[in-house]
Amino acid sequence: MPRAGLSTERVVLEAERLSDEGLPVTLAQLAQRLGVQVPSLYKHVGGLDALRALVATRAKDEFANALAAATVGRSRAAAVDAACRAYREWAADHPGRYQATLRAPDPDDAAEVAASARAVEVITAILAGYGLAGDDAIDATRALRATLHGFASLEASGGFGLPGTDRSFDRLVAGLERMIASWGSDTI
Amino acid sequence: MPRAGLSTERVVLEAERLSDEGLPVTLAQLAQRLGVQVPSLYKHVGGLDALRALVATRAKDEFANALAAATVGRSRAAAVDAACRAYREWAADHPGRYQATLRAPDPDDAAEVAASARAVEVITAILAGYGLAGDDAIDATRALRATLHGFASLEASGGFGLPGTDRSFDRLVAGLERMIASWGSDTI
DNA sequence: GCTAAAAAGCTAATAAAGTTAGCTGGCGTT
DNA sequence: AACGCCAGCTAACTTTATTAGCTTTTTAGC
Repeated sequence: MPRAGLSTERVVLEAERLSDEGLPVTLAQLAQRLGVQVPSLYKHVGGLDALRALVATRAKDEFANALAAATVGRSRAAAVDAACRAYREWAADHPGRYQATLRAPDPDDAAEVAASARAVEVITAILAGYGLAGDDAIDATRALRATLHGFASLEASGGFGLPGTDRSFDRLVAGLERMIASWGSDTI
Repeated sequence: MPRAGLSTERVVLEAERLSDEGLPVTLAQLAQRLGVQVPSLYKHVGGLDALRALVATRAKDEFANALAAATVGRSRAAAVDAACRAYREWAADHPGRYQATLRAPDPDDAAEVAASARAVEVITAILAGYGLAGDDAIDATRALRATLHGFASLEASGGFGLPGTDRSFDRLVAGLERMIASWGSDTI
C-alpha cells in the first residue's frame, strides 16, 4: 500500500487548522484528517504535549511577525494604532493559535521561551518612540498588552453581545494611546 | 457500611476547590477526594458538563456579588477604583472559578444566563454615575471589562515576568478612569 | 415501630482518548 | 540488487467519562 507521506510540519499544520476551526485538537481527529492511524503520529510528534508546544512556539513566532510587519516604518501613535489593529485582527483570524500564544512557555523548551520573549519585545519596541524609561516603560507595556488581550479575548469568546465592537475598539485604542503618551518624558 | 453523605453542594464545592488549586477537574480526582467511587457522583451531578455549568453559574454569581459589595456607597472614580481592585483581587484569589466566569453561558441554562447578565450589569451600574448613554455607555463598559480581564488574565498566567504589578495596575486604572470620565456628558 | 418507596453508593461493562511495544513492508542508498 | 532505515500498522494497556443494574441505607407514611 502507498504511504501517507507525513512530516512533523504536516501534522502541526493540521493541528493548527483544527484549533483555528474551534474543534478540539485530539490525536484521533488529527489522525483521521491525515488519513492515518493514531499511533503513526508518534513517528512525527512526541505526543500531545509536544504537539501543543510546537503549535504554541510557531504561533508566538507568527504573531510576533504579524505585529512587527504592521509597524515597520511607523512610530508613536501610528505604530500603536497599527499594532493594535494587527493584534486584534490576528487574534480574530486565528483564534486557536491566539489561544496557544497565551500559554506560559515550558522553561525547558528554549525555542518556546525565545518565541515568547520576542512577542513581548515587539510591543516594547513599539513604545520606544515615547521616550519611556524604567517603570514607565514597564507600565505602558503592561497596559497595552492587558488592553489588547482583554479585548481580543472577550471578543473571541463572544463576551460582547451587541455589535459595534469596531467603534468600541477604536475609542479604546485612541484613549490608551493618549494615556501612554501622557506617561512619556516628551509630553506635548 | 456507612454512607459518604454527599450532596450536589458538596461535589460542586470540591470541584471549585480543585479548580482553584490549578488541578484538572476530573470526576476521578473528585471521587477520590470525596472518598467515593466515580459513578456515585452521577447521583448528585448530571455529568462533567453539568458540573462545569454549576461551577460557572456559582462563580459568576459570587463574582458579581464581590464587585457589587465593593462598590456600595461609592460613585464615579471611587466606585471604579473599588470595583477594579475587587475584580483583580477576586480573580487572583480564585483563578479556577475566575476562568469559569469567562465561559459563554449555555443558552438553555437559564440560571447561567442570568448569572452572566448580572455580572455585566454590575459593571454597567458602576458607570451609571458618569452620565454615559447609548454608545458611550457600551464603549465604556467594554473598555472596563477588556482592561480588567486582560490584566487579571495575564497576571494569572504569569505573563508579567517582573514584579511591580500593583503599581502598573494602579496607573492603568487611574488612566482608564480618566478616559471614561472624558467620554461622559458631564465632563469637567 | 414497621413497611415500602426513594435515594445513595456500589460493581460491571462500554466507549473514547493517549501511549507504548513490536512488527512489516516501502523507499532511498550503496 | 541488496540492505537498512523508518513510516505506518496492529495489538495491548491506561485513564477518564458514562450507563445499567444491583444492594443497602435512609426516610416517609401509616
